[in-house]
Amino acid sequence: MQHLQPHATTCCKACTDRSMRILCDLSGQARIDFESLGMQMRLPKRSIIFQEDDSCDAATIICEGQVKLSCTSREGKTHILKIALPGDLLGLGAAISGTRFEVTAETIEPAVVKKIRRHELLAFLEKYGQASMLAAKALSEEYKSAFFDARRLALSESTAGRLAGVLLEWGRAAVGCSGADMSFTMALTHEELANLAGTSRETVTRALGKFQRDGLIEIQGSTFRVLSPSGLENLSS
Amino acid sequence: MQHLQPHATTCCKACTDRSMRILCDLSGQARIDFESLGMQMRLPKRSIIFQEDDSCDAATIICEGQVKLSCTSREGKTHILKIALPGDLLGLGAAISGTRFEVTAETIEPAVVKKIRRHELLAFLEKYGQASMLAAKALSEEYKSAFFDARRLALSESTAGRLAGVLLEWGRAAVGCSGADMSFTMALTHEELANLAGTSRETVTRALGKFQRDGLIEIQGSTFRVLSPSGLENLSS
DNA sequence: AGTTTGCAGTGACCACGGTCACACCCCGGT
DNA sequence: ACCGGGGTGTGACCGTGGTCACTGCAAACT
Repeated sequence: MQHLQPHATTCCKACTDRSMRILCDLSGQARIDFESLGMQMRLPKRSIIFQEDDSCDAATIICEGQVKLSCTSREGKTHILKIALPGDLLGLGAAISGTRFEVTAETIEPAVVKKIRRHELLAFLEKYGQASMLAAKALSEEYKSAFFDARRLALSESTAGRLAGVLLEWGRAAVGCSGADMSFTMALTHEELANLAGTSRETVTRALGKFQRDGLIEIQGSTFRVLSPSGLENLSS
Repeated sequence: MQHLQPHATTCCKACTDRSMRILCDLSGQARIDFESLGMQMRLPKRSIIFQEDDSCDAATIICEGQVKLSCTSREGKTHILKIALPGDLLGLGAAISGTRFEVTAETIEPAVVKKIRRHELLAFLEKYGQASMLAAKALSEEYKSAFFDARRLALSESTAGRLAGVLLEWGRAAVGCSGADMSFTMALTHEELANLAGTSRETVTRALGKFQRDGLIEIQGSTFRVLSPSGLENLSS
């Protein structure tokens, strides 16, 4: 839960309600209207918000808790794209272009989300031009995150390198929001980390072991701390 | 050049000027205004439209020719995300969110493009709410293409599978626009195909050889034809 | 208590594919 | 005609990392 904010924005710390990151630039009536949209709900761990290939009837904002975005191949192999955090807006692309979801969203801790029905969202965007621009910005963030995902998979030499990249990213995110030390609590199993880094469970175990032995990271229970960012950086190449 | 249209839209064939795919839904004055934007230019093969980490001063529409979108790691390894085709709008995300380009765009054949300065584009989007929505749609396409890229890299068993996925995609694109046979002209070298599929040049050569021997594809000079879509499909898993 | 279930750690094995080393071919230049 | 260079085809080698098969370990249930 204190694992935080990947792409920090200026408003991040200031906003008491983190569900409104996208809104920080909305003004006046638009903001008021937006807040009246949608309905908030509280979800237990492991609940599916939406699924790959479902048709999109609503976008959802994460208010609290982490959400795993993944997709699955016919053979049952699954790939985790990213862990979405409070403030992220899921399914925006599908809602806007009226297509099906490409990914499955599942909570990995108890979470609070706000669902906004597609037609309400569209009507809102229709009404406020500035909001459309913000939506476009949000989409371009979504794009970048997919892009960096692909880039990490494609451009790192070793599998350990990809893992290092993921840890580094999270360490940096932690700095952006909480204390100055790059530590965060890991809500994923080794298996899930493997799916995220495109490798196998065993390799993750071994790599994490090696990272510790090499003094790159420190693990105590489920809290990770990055000791040598530059070391990880080198590996992730 | 007759290699065509990846995500076909209804307007694709009807538009005489393919540079306006994004505009097909624009109406009246907005459309007229848009056409007056930007400036068209003709580029030789191998010219760089923009580069990774350049700050974005303009988005560009491809009117003719294929454009390679790639990114490079510190070690000099390069990954090709996709081959952009006439009708694609490049750098939209960077233009809207005011960030740097994540990729390098380079023509692989003589091309005609239209550059639209960033502030003109923003002013236009500001003025026409509907256009912002279309921009958002275009961005969501961009997102999907990055997503499928990552998905292909992550979820296919073999390297041959990834290559099969790429060929299949292009074969399907060809059907969408030209004749009913899945044939297209390959403008990439094996080396480039390797960078696209995340493998090595030699492996591409061998895989293509095997695909032919297995009757999955047919290669004559630089024209490829997909004979067994289902066969490729199985491999790409 | 005991049992079950899910996650983490570790060794052994071996295949896929990256790398290096060639030979060949086509085309363009001088 | 000669060369040179870029692209392609192919063999041999061997390291990374996926897979399998276990063993611990801790929390959850009965």
